[in-house]
Amino acid sequence: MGVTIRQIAEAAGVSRGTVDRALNNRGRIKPEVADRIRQIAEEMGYKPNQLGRALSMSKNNIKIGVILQAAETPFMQCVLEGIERAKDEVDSLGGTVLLCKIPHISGRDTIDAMEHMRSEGVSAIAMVPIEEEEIKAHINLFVEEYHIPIVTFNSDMEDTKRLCFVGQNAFQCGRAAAGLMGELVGGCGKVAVISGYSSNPSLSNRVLGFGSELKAKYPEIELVGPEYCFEDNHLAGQATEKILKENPDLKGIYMTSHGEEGVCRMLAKYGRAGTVKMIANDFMGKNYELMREGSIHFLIGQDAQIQGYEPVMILFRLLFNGEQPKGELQYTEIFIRNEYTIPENL
Amino acid sequence: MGVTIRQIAEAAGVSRGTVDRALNNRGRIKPEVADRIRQIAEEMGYKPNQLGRALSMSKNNIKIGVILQAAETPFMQCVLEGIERAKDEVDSLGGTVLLCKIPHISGRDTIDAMEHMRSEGVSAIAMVPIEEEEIKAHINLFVEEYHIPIVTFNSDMEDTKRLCFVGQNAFQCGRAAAGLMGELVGGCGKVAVISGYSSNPSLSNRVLGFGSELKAKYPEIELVGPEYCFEDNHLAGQATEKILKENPDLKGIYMTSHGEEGVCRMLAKYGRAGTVKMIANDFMGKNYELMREGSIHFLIGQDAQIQGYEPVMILFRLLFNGEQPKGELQYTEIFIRNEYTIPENL
DNA sequence: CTGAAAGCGCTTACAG
DNA sequence: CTGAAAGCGCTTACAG
Repeated sequence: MGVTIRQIAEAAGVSRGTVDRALNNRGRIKPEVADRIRQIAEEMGYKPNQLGRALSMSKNNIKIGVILQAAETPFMQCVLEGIERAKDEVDSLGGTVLLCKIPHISGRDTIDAMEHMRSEGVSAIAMVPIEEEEIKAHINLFVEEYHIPIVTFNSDMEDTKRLCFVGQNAFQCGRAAAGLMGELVGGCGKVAVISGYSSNPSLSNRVLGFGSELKAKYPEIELVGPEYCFEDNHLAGQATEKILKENPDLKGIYMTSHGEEGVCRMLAKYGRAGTVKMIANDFMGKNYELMREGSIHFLIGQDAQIQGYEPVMILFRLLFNGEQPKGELQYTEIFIRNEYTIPENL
Repeated sequence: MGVTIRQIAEAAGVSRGTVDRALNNRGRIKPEVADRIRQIAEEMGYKPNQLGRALSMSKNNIKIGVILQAAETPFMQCVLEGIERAKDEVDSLGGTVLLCKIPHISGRDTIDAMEHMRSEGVSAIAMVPIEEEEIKAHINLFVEEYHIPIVTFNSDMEDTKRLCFVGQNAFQCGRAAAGLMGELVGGCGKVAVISGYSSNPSLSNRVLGFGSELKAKYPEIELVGPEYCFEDNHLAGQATEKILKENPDLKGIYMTSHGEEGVCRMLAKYGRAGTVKMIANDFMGKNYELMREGSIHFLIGQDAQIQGYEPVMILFRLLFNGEQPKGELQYTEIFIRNEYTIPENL
């Protein structure tokens, strides 16, 4: 079972409170005594029991706020599952998670949510930021003035005082797609990129990573596009048709974003589904289905749940144990899946 | 914070002990009272606090045994890390993990370890089994006579009373490799398989999965081999040389097992490294290095840590909460990595 | 069948 | 600077 604080107290001939003060550097203790106790604890191989600690501290009630943007999208639903998992864990450890889902993307609502959470007395916030100066200023205000640490997830906000970021390295994601595409098409020919919004930094970084790596590693591949489809199947189909007409010898398409169905339908219409090699992002919607039927060759994605789970737990560990996050940029793993590695529960 | 057992007791006008008996079906309680309490708990939205529960139960000291085979191999070292992580978690929840590392593969030692664990009073065992009748009988003996549940990991032992298995679906792993290889070589030409031991069921299943899927999906690919290299670099090199001489037009090699370095060295010697497409297994040894330099195109593998972590936690959850495992076969996810998706901490 | 009490390992006011 | 005591939410003998 392990050494307890009581055993150390007995061995040192002091009270348990004194051992606690020594081991947790709470001050109000004679330094020599503290040293002696620490040494005894060390010798006895003391490891604090997290259970006792947590139960005792559950009086304090660590409260963590979470702000989610575009909460209705399928991707965010997966992120939400991760948040719920973290919430359960935090609950069972005596804390509380306060969740605020913003249905679309709104700077105004985001700031309102932050203020609401502050008035509710949260000790930390995990949030999806928005590229606006006002949000940026508000994050810094919270961190510096109110001492409420903030973790960003999904999108980062680099030049702020946020504690860390959890999400995908979009540029690297694009490079991984390039590595796959290069091999799929045998290192030469025409390859197109279809993206969602030119204004979205994550998507742009995927496009950039894809293009730059293709150029570096497969110089004989000719890049077509990017075309933008605004994550709409119909527009994605139109873009595909345009590309096919202008490039009848097209060998591959990389989609950074949604609209896959529209693309696949159009490829099928032209009798090119399966022969035009296709790589898409994220494990949701009909993507697995399209991969099973052979229209999509590879899917690249991340564990969306982790993106919800980790930010909350990073903050909880910080508040509960004083444990600092491992690094400022916590990139989620980039998964590559083909039709044989589709998880079974889907 | 949530409703406590004390609040329910007050609301119901009974003692906390009575509430406990009602909510946990411990008997020795008038059924009507129990029903009423359960209803009140339901209405108040009671969710038991795991912390209080765990701390209180830590008197009982749940003890879980783990038996590891071939503990010195790199793969098992990773599995071991997962076991250590589970051990820490179990420790901090008031339990104990008793670990026994068997350096090589020995049925005798395995049975000794099982008996040792029983004499130490473990309540459950996670183990790597060995294909021997005596082991099989012993597993059934433990489960049925001693009521010590057993989870197998790494290798399964299907026709026993073991609770469940955690590990890779080797056949599917081979199929995933076939899907990759088929695309890498453009769907035609000669592809070789080099395996480790013909006697190892996991490796054989990879070979089978690879071969059958290639045949089904890429009928124009001609399969060469399998050759066996006994996980030895020198022998793997020799096998490669033989294959290259007999098949100068070889387009790809799938390695089910170790010896990658030997293969890559031989390919380099013949000036074929990078052009002969290579797929290997497991994220260890020099594999990432070989992938970075372009000799290996894809690596297929699993989260070895999960293979150590999950079996222990499955048993802990069973003993602590009565939580049953989700299924009898818990296949670990099959990861595909290329040079762009190598985790950063390596 | 039910209650009162002690205990799990830790933290935290409160006295001194 | 130090100790004695109460408390976190739950379980578990022990009485009755």
